[in-house]
Amino acid sequence: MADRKDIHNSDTPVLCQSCEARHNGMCGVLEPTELLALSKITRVVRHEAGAELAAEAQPVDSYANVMRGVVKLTKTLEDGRQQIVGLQFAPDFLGRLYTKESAVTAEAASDVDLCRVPRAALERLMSENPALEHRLMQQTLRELDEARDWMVTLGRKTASEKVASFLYLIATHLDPSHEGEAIRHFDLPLTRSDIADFLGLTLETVSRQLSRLRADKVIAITGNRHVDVMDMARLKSRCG
Amino acid sequence: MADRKDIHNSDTPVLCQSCEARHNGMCGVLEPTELLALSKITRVVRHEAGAELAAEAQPVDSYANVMRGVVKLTKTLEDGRQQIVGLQFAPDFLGRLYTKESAVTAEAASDVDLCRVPRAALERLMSENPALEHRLMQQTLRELDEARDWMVTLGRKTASEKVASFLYLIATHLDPSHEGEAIRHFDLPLTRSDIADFLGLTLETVSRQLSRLRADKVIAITGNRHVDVMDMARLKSRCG
DNA sequence: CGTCGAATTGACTTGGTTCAATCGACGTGG
DNA sequence: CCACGTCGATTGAACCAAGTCAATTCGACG
Repeated sequence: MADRKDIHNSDTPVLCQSCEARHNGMCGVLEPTELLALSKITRVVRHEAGAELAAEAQPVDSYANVMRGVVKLTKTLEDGRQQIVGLQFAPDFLGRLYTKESAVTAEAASDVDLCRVPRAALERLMSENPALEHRLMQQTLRELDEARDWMVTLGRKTASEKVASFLYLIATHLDPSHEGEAIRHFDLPLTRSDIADFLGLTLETVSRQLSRLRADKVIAITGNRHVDVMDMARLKSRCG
Repeated sequence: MADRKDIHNSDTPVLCQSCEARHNGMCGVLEPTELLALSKITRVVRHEAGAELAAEAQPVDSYANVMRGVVKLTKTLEDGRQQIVGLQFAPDFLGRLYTKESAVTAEAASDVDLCRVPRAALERLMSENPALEHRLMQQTLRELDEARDWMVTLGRKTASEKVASFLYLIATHLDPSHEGEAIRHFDLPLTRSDIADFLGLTLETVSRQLSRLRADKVIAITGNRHVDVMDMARLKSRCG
């Protein structure tokens, strides 16, 4: 992890000092006094992989920031067909502002640490502090951009382009610090079945395409989950 | 069009008095004095079907409100494959806030009237008036919800479910006033090829599925563009 | 070493694409 | 007023990418 200038101001709550969201997430816009007030009502919660954090059409009484791990947002048709409609990484904000009912199911894809904020408290803070709403607006717009990018993948790419696009997305999101390097490696935060739900494919097709990428020496796979991308440029060229 | 209470305040600019956006769009949150100031720098522009309003990766120097017609937002892969990633109806706001470059191409799907606002002017107004940003936040969140709904359609529905979902979407968006009625009729704002780009299908498949819906008496089609939905409930049941 | 869930691989089927022919509405010019 | 060209839509037939069903294999863990 790269060095980062931090004032380690005595006003900054201990819990927040090492937090991703403190720097790049929504808390970055808060004044020390606001941060202190906020930190008194937040709670860091650990969830293990598979835990359901919010259910479709169910009320949610808190928002959260992802501090560690990956959260998947899914939607399900009556007959059980499922689609992942978003992935949230640290330090993303989690929750649908201004609506009690979640339109999606949120589930921990890996072990996850969340920093939870009561719904009413955040909304009050937001109404007092336009900069906070502005920051969340920025994230919402980014999520909309990402959703639209993904619609192209879902609607117009072939299975092999979809799998390549997924690997490329994970490689660039999981560890942004190695930006520009040709070789990357990471552990997949999703099972084959989850990847299939993300890509609108079956798990068999995902598996076959991963095998093909491995046979073509674009990636190496060790122990099911660990992926080495041999050449990011070559991976990108397969994204369609 | 249903009756609507309006104060017809003399402070309300003439141009705005009959405008959709004045009531349900972003202008609804403005004070009469702000609206007056804004109306001095807006320009109503008419575009005919097919006109390109903004291009992918090209700078845009104004935002706009859709006053009449339908605008399609598209993304294109290098090899020409295209996907529609959003449709904007009156009184939607048009434009990507805070980023000069549009990430999508905006094109008039039908003849369109836009109310254009210079970029800098709107951003200044927004920074002075948090209620305005709040309102645009609401629309952005709604668009994100819609994009995620559509991801399920693109990723997990069959061709016939996709076409039914599209007709259902258009029927409910084009004329919200007939909400709850079993029979609806409207003119499709898109060609078969556009519909295919929206659904991630080919135009032939769209045509075949429309023919099937007609054969099954779910819809009637007259003159290529006009559609009568015989029973909204039956249409909905085919949406998967 | 055995068990269990996840992943891979193979054989077969199929929904949707591709390529191609035809239709129909509309506008233009002879 | 009708013949012709254009453009969008429809329909048919052949093909193929991805899905389905089923059998192993792999890897983690007790």
